Amino acid sequence: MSDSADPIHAELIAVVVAVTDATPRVLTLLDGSALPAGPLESAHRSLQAGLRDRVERQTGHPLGHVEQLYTFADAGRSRAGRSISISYLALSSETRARLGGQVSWQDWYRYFPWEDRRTANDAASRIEPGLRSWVGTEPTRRARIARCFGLDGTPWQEDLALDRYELLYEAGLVREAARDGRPAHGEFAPGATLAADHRRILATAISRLRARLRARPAVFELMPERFSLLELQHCIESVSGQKLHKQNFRRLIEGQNLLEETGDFANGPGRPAKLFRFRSAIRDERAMTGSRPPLATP
Amino acid sequence: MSDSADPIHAELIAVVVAVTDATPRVLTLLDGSALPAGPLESAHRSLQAGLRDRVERQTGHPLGHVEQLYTFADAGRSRAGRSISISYLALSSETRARLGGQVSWQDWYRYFPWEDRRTANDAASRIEPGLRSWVGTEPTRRARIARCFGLDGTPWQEDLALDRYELLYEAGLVREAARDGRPAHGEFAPGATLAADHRRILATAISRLRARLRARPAVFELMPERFSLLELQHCIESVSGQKLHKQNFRRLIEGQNLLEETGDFANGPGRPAKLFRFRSAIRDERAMTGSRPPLATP
DNA sequence: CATGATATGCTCATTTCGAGCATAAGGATG
DNA sequence: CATCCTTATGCTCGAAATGAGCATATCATG
Repeated sequence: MSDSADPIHAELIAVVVAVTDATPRVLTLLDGSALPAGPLESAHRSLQAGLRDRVERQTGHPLGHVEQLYTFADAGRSRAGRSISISYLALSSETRARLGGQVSWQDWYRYFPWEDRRTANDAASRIEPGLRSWVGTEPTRRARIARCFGLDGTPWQEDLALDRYELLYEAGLVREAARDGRPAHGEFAPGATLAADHRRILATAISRLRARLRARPAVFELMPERFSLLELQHCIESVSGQKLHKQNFRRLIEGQNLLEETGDFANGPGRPAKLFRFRSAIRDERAMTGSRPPLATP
Repeated sequence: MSDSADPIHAELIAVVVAVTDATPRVLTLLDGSALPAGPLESAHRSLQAGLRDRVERQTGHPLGHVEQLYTFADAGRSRAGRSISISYLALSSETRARLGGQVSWQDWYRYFPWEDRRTANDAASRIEPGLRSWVGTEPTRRARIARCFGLDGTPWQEDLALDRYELLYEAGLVREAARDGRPAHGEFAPGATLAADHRRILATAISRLRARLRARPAVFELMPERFSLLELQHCIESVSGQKLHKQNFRRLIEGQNLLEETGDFANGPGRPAKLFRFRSAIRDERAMTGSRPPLATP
């Protein structure tokens, strides 16, 4: 409509995810303390193109499927005017290239220990005292905690990862909150931090991915070309942070008609497993979504 | 990370939705041909604050709940460098203020006639020939159409509004496609257009809202303080574009424990209906989400 | 007071979901 | 080769959720 906007800077931030050894990993810089990020340059054809270029130059890792997460502005942090950050989620099937110096893949549960509920885990119990102290007598806080952490009969919902992080932030139970000047309420929650608000962005990515998995376990971007059902199950379990019932998972997959047999089998200990691939129609389907055609340039 | 980004402009675009008379309406400018939009200015504390300010000045309508939709860049349309558009969805309970000159509320189905399936409607059948012509012999196109429009046994999914619009765009069946230089494949689909890509943004808003409704019919932002179950049902039907079974809807609502009785009744023709309100815990819950706390400004 | 309209309660068949039992088929080991 | 361990795969069964419809309650109105 109008063209009189004040000039600003735009920054692109990427959450690049891959699953290996039943562990979801995220691509990081500086030995696991920041996400790949960089400014949008005028040479870039589109936001996505800019992101791809940036990440590849910074990490040497080429991106596959990319989708947008969230855009936020910091309120004039630098004297040069405000800057806008646009965050993206990229799914990638494995480490395809040699990584540079301080570039590395990090288990994402390193930053969110309480999100991994595949095995018994004391992260949740270590958070509880702090939460209790923050609740005080506020009933609305109590209800919110119950929803986020699955207490008082509420079931645990894996896709509330972002809500949980934001609650911990508000409660002053993560280091970022203290850094931003919020009062603390006890011992910090376990888990490593990331630069700026990158940990929040990672939480957004986890939530998004988990919500998508809940609807449809079509994460072929994270899987190799051919795989057994158990491998697919382990991948999904690792992302959603929860164990699944093997037979029911199988039934679910069959019902969705996502896969087709390759005819080959995987050998290992035990009976050989049929190898599957995603049906091509499913791959095409997603290829459309997520990458919106840019506006024409008249 | 870096501060060396090229300067750009940022534009904020709002989809403001309200439901009155069982019709979802969207706030427009220029007699229904554009969405409220305006540049982000340095005076604005945050993106949301900027949006609120903009929309209120442009339309006189104050915004309630606001959430982000999508961010996109046009590839250097204006000589002054590129600009980024950040779109938002705002839910509002009714027209609370006098609107300015060409500002008006428009039935959103005016722009998407094929999305309203509450009553028999020839919009879908008028689109079909064009789609058929575009399909040609491509099997992947056929599958995509089936998914989007619920053909070949696939059920209609109301929250695919954006996918349907994008498909029509690619098929050259909406005027925006022709404007952008894409080849046509027959008669245009019925429905009014909007400026630039505002119609795509509106489709994004519809999809988002419908997806949310599917999970949880908690749209108190769209409802008056007190309402009957049938009124709530009509609101949800109008947004999702589909009729619901009255008794089952009632059962669903009870199961969710979203509402509480006010003790009052609505009189009209027929047996008086209990009036409900949303439980305050539910309102609080959403108040948290959607508006992320801004980064601290050190 | 009959009628039309809406509200609300209840039933019933179908489907989906969660959990577990049972069998199949490989390798390793004696 | 027989046994055992391991993983794959098929099937069952009850609980819960869903879709569709019948029946009754309670108002306004002619």
